[in-house]
Amino acid sequence: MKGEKCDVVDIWQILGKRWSLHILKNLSTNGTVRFNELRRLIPEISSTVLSQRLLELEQEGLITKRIYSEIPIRVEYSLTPRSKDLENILQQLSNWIVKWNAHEKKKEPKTFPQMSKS
Amino acid sequence: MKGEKCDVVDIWQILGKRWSLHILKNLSTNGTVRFNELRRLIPEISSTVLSQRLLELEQEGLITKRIYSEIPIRVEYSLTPRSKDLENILQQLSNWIVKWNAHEKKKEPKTFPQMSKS
DNA sequence: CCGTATCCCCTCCGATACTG
DNA sequence: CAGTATCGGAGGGGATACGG
Repeated sequence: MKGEKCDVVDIWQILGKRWSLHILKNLSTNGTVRFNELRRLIPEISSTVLSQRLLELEQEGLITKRIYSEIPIRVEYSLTPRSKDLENILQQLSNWIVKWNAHEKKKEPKTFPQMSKS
Repeated sequence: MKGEKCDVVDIWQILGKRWSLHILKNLSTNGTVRFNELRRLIPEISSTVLSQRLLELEQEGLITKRIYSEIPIRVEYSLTPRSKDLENILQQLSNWIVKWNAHEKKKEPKTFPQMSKS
């Protein structure tokens, strides 16, 4: 709870980018997934960005890329032990949000403009 | 672990922005902090951005803003119960990073350019 | 099938200057 | 002291088109 430099910030900025969480979530749910399969699971993402996110996540050691040199080529992505460990934390974050959303809703309606997305 | 709409994504995009975490961390450490005090604690942030982040965090119910109409005016920010609850999760995230950093370091040196910041 | 190359928009962020 | 107004640059993200 003190220094730890700022590695948290680094990973945070990657995970904070659009679609990162969606990707992890889908890999979590579906196990091993191919590139275009991911595109179908996340219809709004473009191949450009999907490719970027996958590269970043791979470089952070959060996903594994396996290439099968068949014809046509097949590429599969999956979570690493590291990111499976992360899943717990994300789950807690999710719980935290649900918990405090309920709170808020009761206390004050609050005028959030268009915070909802997707 | 399924739908929950995408509230996680919403808060994620806010927390993923630059300085958000620094601000929460400083409020966590120092309790109640004034605007310019925060600027001193986070020397690289501009007042423009600090102001933005504070507003976003307040709207998300993560910080409390208290205004004292003195002369000169005094404004104090502090964490809410909600964000104190969040602290735990952030701490776990921090632990997770440390844990797996150590792992990586042993297995493969890996050429991370300049991952350290701040 | 699995991406990269380009282009373009748009938001974020920082610097500076200015008000109550 | 605690911000807002404005502007400019940098980088993220999407659409399209193309290549291995």
